[in-house]
Amino acid sequence: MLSSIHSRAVTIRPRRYQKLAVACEADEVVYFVRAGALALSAGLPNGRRQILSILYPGDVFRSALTPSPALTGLSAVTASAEVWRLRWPTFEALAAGDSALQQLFDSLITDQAARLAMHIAIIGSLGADERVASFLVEIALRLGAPVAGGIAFEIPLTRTDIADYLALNADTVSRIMSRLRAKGVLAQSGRSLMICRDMKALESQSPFSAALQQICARARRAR
Amino acid sequence: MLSSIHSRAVTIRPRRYQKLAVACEADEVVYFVRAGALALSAGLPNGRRQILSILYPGDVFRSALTPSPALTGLSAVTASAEVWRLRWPTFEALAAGDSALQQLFDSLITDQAARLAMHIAIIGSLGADERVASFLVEIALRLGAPVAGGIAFEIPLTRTDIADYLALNADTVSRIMSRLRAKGVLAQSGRSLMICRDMKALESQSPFSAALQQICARARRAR
DNA sequence: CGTAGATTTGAGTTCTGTCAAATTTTGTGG
DNA sequence: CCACAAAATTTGACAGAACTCAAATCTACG
Repeated sequence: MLSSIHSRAVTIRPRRYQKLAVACEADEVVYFVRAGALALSAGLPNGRRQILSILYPGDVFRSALTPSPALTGLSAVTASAEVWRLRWPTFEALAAGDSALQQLFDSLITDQAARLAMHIAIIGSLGADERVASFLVEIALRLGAPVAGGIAFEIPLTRTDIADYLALNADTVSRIMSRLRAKGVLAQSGRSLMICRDMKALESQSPFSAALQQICARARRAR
Repeated sequence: MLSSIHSRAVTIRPRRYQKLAVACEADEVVYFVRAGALALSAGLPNGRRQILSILYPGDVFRSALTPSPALTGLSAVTASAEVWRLRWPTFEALAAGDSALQQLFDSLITDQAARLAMHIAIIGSLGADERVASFLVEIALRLGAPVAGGIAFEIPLTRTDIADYLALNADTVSRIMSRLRAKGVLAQSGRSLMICRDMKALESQSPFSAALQQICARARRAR
């Protein structure tokens, strides 16, 4: 199924912060994330930025589901990434003849809407420590791999990006992660490689860890 | 087109805070809001609540596009409301034979995703005054009617609901609205009826007023 | 007309943002 | 492989915005 998409798609390898077009000659477009991570972000006149959602490998992006391009932009947040791009009509034609693809796409889009809703709940109702914990739980679920002393994962965002995602400030994010390190919950090697030594403790700090697990499990089932 | 929906739908008139089922015997459901307003909200273990989105007359709600029912709930926020409910399979069959309906539904769902994204941007990147201003601009656009001294609209939410929507605190919302009243931007009669005497001033306080207008215009065109 | 509930307002506190400086990482060129 | 420069992160001190709590006031509704 993926190979049929690949054969009709344009493969793009954007570098960090490179923008991806959300339209192609008036046609809506669809992106399939293969490696790295993308962020859909809203820019403000005053220079502030809010990341609306982060797309990991396996996720899709459909440009119709965002506010005007004047407000929002899609870009890579990892040093490098790989995405496949199709025009919407091309994808639609492909999906029309492939009900499994259709179903996969629906379920991916649905999951994404659920994650958007989750994101609002996290930003709106949690304090800074809880937000960071929720973010780490999500990353661990999406990108984590069990290793000797816990679960290892690479955070594909800079502290500033994490802050923009969580509606916090980079300094605050750094402070909270230092605290987690001091408590022995997190171990860090280099800037982005983390090992969570105590997943239970991390989860207990996120009021939404159960919901995050549920969303993630549903997504895994679909793939 | 609406009458064909109406004839297949169950009409419900929920009272304030009455919950609406997001599933009907394992079937997904679709709601069409006809009067009043609904809120999709997430509840937290600690009793806090976050309203994810507000649905006004003309909006639709599809239960697949939310996280687990354990986390979120749909309920009326006005004293009374009217909604039409259909099971997803029923609606799907109806839409299959009516491309205009299909198109309308798509565009309503799309608008809603855009509004969710907008909501994240508002909550995440704006200060309290800007959030309230944005909310009032949105309400004025959706529900406002021009009258002698400005634009009149009825706020269909309590202060607490507004606070839960904007990720603020009811006291703070009240304080900000008092300030707007003192500045002569807003006039109030009773608890919920407002007249905005200076729309320009209000818009200038919301960095997203242009984007809100765009979303609203697009929605109006679709209807 | 009275009451229950919602809103308003003030005072004090807490959390997070801001700014600046020190430190660590990363990436590049020799 | 090492040194160096640029960039990201960390940390501390301080300021300010928004929250909490409590009391007063107002509305809606029976």
